[in-house]
Amino acid sequence: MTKGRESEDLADQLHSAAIHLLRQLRKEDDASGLSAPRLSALSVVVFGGPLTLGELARAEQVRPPTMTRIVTGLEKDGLVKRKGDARDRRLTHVEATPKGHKILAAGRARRVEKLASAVGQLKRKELAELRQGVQLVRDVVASMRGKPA
Amino acid sequence: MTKGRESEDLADQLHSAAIHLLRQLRKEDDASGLSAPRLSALSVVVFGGPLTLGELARAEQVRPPTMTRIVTGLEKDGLVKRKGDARDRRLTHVEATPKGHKILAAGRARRVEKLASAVGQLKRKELAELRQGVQLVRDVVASMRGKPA
DNA sequence: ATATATCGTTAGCCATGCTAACGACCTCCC
DNA sequence: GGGAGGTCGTTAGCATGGCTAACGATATAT
Repeated sequence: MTKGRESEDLADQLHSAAIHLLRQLRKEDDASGLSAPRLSALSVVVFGGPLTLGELARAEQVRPPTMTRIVTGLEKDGLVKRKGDARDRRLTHVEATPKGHKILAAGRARRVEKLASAVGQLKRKELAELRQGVQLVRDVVASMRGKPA
Repeated sequence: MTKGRESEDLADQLHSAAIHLLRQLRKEDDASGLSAPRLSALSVVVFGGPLTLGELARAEQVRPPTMTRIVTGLEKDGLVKRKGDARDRRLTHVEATPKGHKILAAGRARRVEKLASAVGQLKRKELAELRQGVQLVRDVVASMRGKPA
């Protein structure tokens, strides 16, 4: 098999595997009671610290009006809080509440637990091989980023 | 490092790698002019052959009314066709048109081209390791499917 | 023949994505 | 000081996609 042909084949399988993996894991996220966009935004706020609404929109690759609504929803659920900026009063900072931290931690626990329990069934040798594979995927993704289509 | 701890760690990295991989690839799909749900449904129809609307809904993990609308959209674009069933007239079969096949093939080409070119930069040895890793991911996903949360 | 089950559609709800337009605010420059 | 123009977040309005409930047509079982 030529290297090019092999790469195509592998690319296809990698793509498919990623889709199916995330499809399974998304089911866990449903248990949080939060939609995917809200969960993702909350995650950024929790791990990235307080951000302005615009920064959050860029991080989530979404337009400001969309983020306004997502944040409004999260705020209504008591998971984040808006805070004004004293120096530049156009800005709105978004920070997670304790409840937001808790919800996110629980969701991550569910997700990782399910995946980790499946991963944990592998033999030690396979675990090492998988780790190597994941590292390669990360390299591949990094090499794709920022490139023209 | 204990095996359990290692599994959790690896699960987290695998999850993250999958998310970032798909985020990059989705940009290619935008070029098809089709939304993600339509593209995905079309893919199932093209590769899975003619299906009834209900089968398609189940394959896409979506309710029938949702699939009705997706198929209606695809049909309006001339990518699929509805066909009645002579024996059971409640059924609606959905099949891809030649145009549907073409569009999908072009999209897959764009996506695979980008991913394959990144994958193709790996050394032969790494390619084999990645292939092994992908297989392990498939096993892991398979072992998760159908399990309680 | 009648009751029951299945299939796809319609109607109507909510969330999420967008662009356009706006008010409030900051900054720069005269 | 006072505009002119830029930036930030919001509002308004549109399209798509997810759902449940309800329905008509058809098939199947009793």
